[in-house]
Amino acid sequence: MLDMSSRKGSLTRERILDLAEAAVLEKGFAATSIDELIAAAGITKSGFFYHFKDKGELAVALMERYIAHNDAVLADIFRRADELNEDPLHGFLVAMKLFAEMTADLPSTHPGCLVASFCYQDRLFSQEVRDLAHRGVLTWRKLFLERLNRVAEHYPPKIPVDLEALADMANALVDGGIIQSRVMRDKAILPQQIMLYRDFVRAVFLGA
Amino acid sequence: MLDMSSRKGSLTRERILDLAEAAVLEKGFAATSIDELIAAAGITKSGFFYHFKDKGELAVALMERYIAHNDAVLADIFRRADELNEDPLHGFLVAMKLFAEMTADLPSTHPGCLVASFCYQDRLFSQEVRDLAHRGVLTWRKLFLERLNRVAEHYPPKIPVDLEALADMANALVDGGIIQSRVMRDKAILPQQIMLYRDFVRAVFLGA
DNA sequence: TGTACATCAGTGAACGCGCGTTCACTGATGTAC
DNA sequence: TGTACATCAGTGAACGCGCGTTCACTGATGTAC
Repeated sequence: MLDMSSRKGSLTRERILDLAEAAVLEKGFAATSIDELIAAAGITKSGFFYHFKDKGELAVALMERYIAHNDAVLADIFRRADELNEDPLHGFLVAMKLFAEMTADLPSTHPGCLVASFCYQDRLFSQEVRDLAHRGVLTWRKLFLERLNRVAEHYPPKIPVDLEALADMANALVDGGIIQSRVMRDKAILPQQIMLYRDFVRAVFLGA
Repeated sequence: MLDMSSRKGSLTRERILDLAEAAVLEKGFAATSIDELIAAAGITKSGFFYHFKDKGELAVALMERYIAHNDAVLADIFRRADELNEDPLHGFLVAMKLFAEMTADLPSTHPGCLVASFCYQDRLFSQEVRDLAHRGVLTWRKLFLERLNRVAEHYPPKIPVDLEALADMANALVDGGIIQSRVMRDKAILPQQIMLYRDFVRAVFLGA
């Protein structure tokens, strides 16, 4: 259990982060003003600077929280898939199905990926933030690669592919699918792309 | 031949757009100031406002130019592939190879996709800009879908997939691949992902 | 249990800088007659 | 060929607003003895 009484877990602080994340995904970090956040949160500017020493620290907190949340969601999906399945390939395919369903169940289009958003505003952020994003993507790669390696042990690939690239493909398709969904205003695109990824992984290990 | 003496094709104007595009892809639109652009372009602020009535018009011009350039690049790749090939499937596969090689030959990581950048700063832009991005993505979808439909006529798919989704996958993987390349500081990721897309399309129509 | 002090979670007012925008103006080139 | 006018591609100075940041302060709660 997390210590919710610590400064990092303060309710007001979490509220600011919620509002900031939503605003950043819609307008970008530079265009998200502290004024608008405190107006929405119902505190004063000094209240904001009590929680974050400057705007840069808000960026760090946003990225930290986003990465942690993302990792937890992914771990949960794989855990649930593993409960339903012994076989590594079918476990992987079930996980992708669960993932696609999860994104399809969102009320509107996916709110967006903070890593993608920040990567297009790179120069605004400290090295710390860039390293967090880097580690976040690396975690995804490792998690998928580990699974794919286990699959490959049981199912020798029918299509010769670099498994690390195949691992990266998941993340790339999610980020790309979110962008397509947003630009086309069609929330179905993201889950569709995840299911296509699933089709490809199946073909790699089981053949067409 | 374009009329280079018209206002739209003015050299100074093009120079501003070049500088703005590079800056926007690094820091986002809101954080790209007119001051910095005119300093780099060597003109005064009034000179900028001679070419663009306000900052919003700069956004429109950037997106128009980017979409047109992108369409031209894609058309050129398919044209070159068609010259080398009669068969629609092999023409498509050659085109993807050319595309991957093109991104691999860039001196550093891909500078970025303006559509992706703008989609994460959506609220900053007019409906006109959003519509341009929408039409840009639609053009890619139609271009790929047309090609895939022609392939499917000769090669009945071995893996049952929605061809429109398969068309969208190309764009999604490019956008996602660019993000991965940037965040991981590894320019090899983007061409790798394009080649994986190529592998998938081949498997869909030829089997594993 | 009472008192002293420390920490938490903020308030309120002020500051200066950079931003996008406006306006009156200008020298060089192009066009009409 | 000369003159009048229009357009092109800007200049220079000013303006006001919003932004992130700072600083001195405060009431409520927690802790030590």
